[in-house]
Amino acid sequence: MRKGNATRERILDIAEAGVLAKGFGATSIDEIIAEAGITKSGFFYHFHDKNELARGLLARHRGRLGQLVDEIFGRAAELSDDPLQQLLIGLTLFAEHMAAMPGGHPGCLVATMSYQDQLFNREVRAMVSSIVEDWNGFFRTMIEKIVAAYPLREPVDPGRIARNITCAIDGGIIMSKSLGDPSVLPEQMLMARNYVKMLFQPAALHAVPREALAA
Amino acid sequence: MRKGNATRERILDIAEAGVLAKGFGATSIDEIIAEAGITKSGFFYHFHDKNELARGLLARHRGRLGQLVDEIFGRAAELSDDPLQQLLIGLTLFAEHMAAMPGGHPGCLVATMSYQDQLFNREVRAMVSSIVEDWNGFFRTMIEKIVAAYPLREPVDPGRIARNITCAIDGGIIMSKSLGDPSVLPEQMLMARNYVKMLFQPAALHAVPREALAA
DNA sequence: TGTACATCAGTGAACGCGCGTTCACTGATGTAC
DNA sequence: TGTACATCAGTGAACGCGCGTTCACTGATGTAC
Repeated sequence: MRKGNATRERILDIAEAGVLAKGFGATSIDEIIAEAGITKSGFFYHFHDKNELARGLLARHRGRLGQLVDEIFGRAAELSDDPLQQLLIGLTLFAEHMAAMPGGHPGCLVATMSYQDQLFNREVRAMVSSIVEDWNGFFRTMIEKIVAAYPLREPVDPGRIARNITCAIDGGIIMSKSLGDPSVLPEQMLMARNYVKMLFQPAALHAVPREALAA
Repeated sequence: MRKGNATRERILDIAEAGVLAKGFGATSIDEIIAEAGITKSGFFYHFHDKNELARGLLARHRGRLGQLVDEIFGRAAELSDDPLQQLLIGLTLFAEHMAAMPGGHPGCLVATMSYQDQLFNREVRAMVSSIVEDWNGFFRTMIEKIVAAYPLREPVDPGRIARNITCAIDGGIIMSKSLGDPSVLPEQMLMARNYVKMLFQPAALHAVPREALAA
């Protein structure tokens, strides 16, 4: 890697942490360069304005998360051929991955930024919504494969189910953050998993007795 | 109402719209007073600093939403004595209410603020998380009543189910915002409703044939 | 009914700091011939 | 192998604007006697 690229990455790392902790508007360039040990003009060499920083952040976030998801669902595909099992396994692995992060998942850039969209130009805003659409599309594809193989117990549109998974993740991130409890995110990912399972799996033959909940 | 109180409310209205659109940090006092037709000192007469504005916003938000929820779930209690039906009806009414808002739900203050918590003092941060806990507590109480009356099909903790509903709402708000599609929020509220229904209702006797989905 | 005083709901001017952005310049590294 | 030039990765100083906050003051309304 070029020297400049390493600096650029360091700027992105520092900026990302700031944005996740305080929001984009509250993360100043001064603060970033102080931590990076660089001058302000050095920052503007890499990003010609703050919107370009936002784009850089989102692009990198998308790439990284995409890679993680590929790994996780690739592993799920190794473990089962069945499309329903693949999704269920993938969501469990995903939840475990989040649970294992030290200090909990840091929070989602996209969620943060969609609440500050007036700060950005059109290009950045379009990027935010296209990332959300990517997520929905990813889960939707998986669900359509399941629908082709399984009867649905309730008449629910695959797009809705996909959005439900994405919502559980985003909602879980927010709630983890505002309650200061990192366990909410993985818990809610597993709730989404369980929803999918119930929608597609044959009905249980017996109800779980209430006493079983105490354990 | 006193004259000063009316001004205070106007300040809160304008500030709320700004915060929902751009976040708290990006909503300046200058901008608020320009729209309110007041001087800056007039603003500081009502709120002695910006944190107090945040507290005012959250307090009012909590009160309003509490009233709405009381109305909706009060109506649900009129329509059915059964705790499960009450929750299902309430969630449907809630979703319909959100769907009927012109231009969609404006976004949730709590979600916005939990992403900017570094901007606030301890008091405001505590308020944000206590509001989230109120929501979880509200749904949890309802679900515990249901658990006392119905066998659970899957061994799921009532707290998790309650958080799932809150997450669906928060996640739905974010997704509606970032996709620019207000219909996602009510849709996901109904998904949460459907989840509860599946968890507690006896299994369907027959699966829905795939052709039924085309309609 | 009039007067004195208190409170309410602000005004107007000034403060200093931090912000994003610009500009002319520079030393180190890479490339062509 | 040496020289000329280009590009990379920055530096340093200055810019003007907008921000939250303070302070001394004020006109209108309310209250006590």
